[in-house]
Amino acid sequence: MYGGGGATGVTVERKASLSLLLHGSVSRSRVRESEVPLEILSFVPFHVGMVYHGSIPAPNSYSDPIPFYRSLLRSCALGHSPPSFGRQLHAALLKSALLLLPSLSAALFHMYAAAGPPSAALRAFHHLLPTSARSPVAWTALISSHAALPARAVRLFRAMRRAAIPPDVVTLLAFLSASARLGHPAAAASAHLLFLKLGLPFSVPARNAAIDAYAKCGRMPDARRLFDEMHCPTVVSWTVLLSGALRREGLASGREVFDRMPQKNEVSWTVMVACCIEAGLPREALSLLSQMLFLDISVRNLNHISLCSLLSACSQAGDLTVGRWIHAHFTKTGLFSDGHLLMVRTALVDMYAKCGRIDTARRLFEIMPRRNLVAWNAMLSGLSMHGMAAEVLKLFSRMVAEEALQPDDITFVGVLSACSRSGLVEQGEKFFHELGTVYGLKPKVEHYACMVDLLGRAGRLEEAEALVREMPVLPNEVVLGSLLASCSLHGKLDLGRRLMEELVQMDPHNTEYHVLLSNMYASSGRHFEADGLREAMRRKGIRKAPGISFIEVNGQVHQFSAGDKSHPQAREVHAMLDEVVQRLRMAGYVPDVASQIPRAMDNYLENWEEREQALLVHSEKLAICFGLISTRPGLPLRIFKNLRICTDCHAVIKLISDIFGREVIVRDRNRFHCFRKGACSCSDYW
DNA sequence: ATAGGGTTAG
Repeated sequence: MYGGGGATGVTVERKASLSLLLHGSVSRSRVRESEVPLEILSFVPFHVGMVYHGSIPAPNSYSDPIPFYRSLLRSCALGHSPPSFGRQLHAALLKSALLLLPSLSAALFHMYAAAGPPSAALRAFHHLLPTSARSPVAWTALISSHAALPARAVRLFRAMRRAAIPPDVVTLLAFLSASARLGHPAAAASAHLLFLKLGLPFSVPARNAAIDAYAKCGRMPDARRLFDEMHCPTVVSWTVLLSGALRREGLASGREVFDRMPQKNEVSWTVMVACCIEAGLPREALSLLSQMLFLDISVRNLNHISLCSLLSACSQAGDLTVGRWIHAHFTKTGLFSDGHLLMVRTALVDMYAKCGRIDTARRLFEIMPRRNLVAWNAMLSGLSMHGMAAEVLKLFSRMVAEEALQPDDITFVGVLSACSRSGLVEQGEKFFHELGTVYGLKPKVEHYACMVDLLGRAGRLEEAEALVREMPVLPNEVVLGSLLASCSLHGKLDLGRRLMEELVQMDPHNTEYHVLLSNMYASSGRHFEADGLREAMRRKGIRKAPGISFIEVNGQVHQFSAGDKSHPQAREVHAMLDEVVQRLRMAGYVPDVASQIPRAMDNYLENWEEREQALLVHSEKLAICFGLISTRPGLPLRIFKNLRICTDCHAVIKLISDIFGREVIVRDRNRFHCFRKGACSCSDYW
């Protein structure tokens, strides 16, 4: 905890030094920085949590220690050395009393401002710099270090004004950037006006920052006006405008700016990529990648942010081939700082997990020299998606007990969803309880969603519903939708109908709720009601989203939709499907028609055989048949489906995995299913 | 100096 004694010198914590030896990092404090008010942070003694490691290079008798330490601190500030090394330098400087030199204490402060967390920059500002040394440059560095906490950055700027320290152009840029992140229209305008008030030149970077601030605050007309006044807008001006147009006016408008840009750099391309990811269009993002490489940008120009965005697109699209290609490129370029390496490695862990290579993800995670909370969360969520609840629980306790890391709400989403997916009801309830009592977090709607899912799936629907009604936050669509899915699983028609009414009000055009309830009616033999729902869907003009399955063979992604005959090898695929169905029937398989296709769905599906046929040509079955004819026997098949896998396909793939001796890994909308020897990793619980 | 950012429940 903060604020332990006021002793001087270096405290050596055994646990922390062990962690440092193992992973090169010092255990973090249990107090979340965002919860500590500014006033308190400034009184925290500086040496707390610091470790003297003994591996600091010492200046020899020929070198002057001042430039020696200054250059080391600079290398930390630039991110060439890990933050732990910076803290060790601090300890060494304390020990040798060199910190009494103003030039070194200033250099140390700038190291923390550039490379440390904002709280460290703030503490360094208060403890290392006497009031006389708090120059405009120091204040600016402090404000800039709070980029991730814009509200505090703005408060610090006001404090600087109160202290009568004159801001310069760079200070105003930092203030503009904080106002932009804050998103307050008035803040953007006042930052803009300060240039005039203080008589500072409104240079091109300043104008770019102002355009950005207006765009981020939703004042696109002001942003466009500032842009149009420019004689020769730079790539940054264009990119700022592009990002604003995308965010505020959508992909329709952003594309236009993008096409009008006279030149583009890797940042402009990445803005487009990031927008596609946000819009859930990962394939468009990857197509942008190939255009970018074809047109003007070399892969060598891609930095950590571009790589992370592209890897995220691979995760979303399930594209292992491109993901691996990016990985290969990343290993060949050695120009990343320690913190940037950590980010890309985390994105790689996420990519491998979401592309079905959970073992690779795990190996990568284990050899990471340093891991932050995001890395742990990525690994936990990945394992959870694969239904590996036992691993999730082991990893969680390792994270909390050995690493002394404070989990956050995303960690708990991972842990609780793992319990829910594996039916670990008591464990889940325990974690949900500890979330508040042990870890001091407030349960959010996401956590309630996990708990409702956990109870509902386990058939404890009354408790699940009670939880929904008594939760302090308003239940959202996810919560109610999950409860509806549980009703469908356990045939609770009455509750299902009530939930459906609420859900349709929240989202009148959603198809899944209609389909879920209609299928519930159908499987309980109430075809009249099922048909009525389908009719209602038709009336509202909403259709079930078509199921699409992707399979990767030899680095090529092949796509199938239900009944698809457009694939070049469609004939062979359908011939294989006939053979598969024949062999499955011999093993006792009966298509589960009743639950799947309500009678009135399509009038032409009049007889049973046709309805059966519609079920047998589901996209995932076609993709698997293609996999069977185009890969060597015994090799695993990896399928990616945009919707949830249906009951019949699930049963079929189990049989295929046994009869054809193939491992089949399916990523559906919710999770992974790994089929082996007639069983699925989800234990039929999904 | 200004632009782009990895982890999130059905």
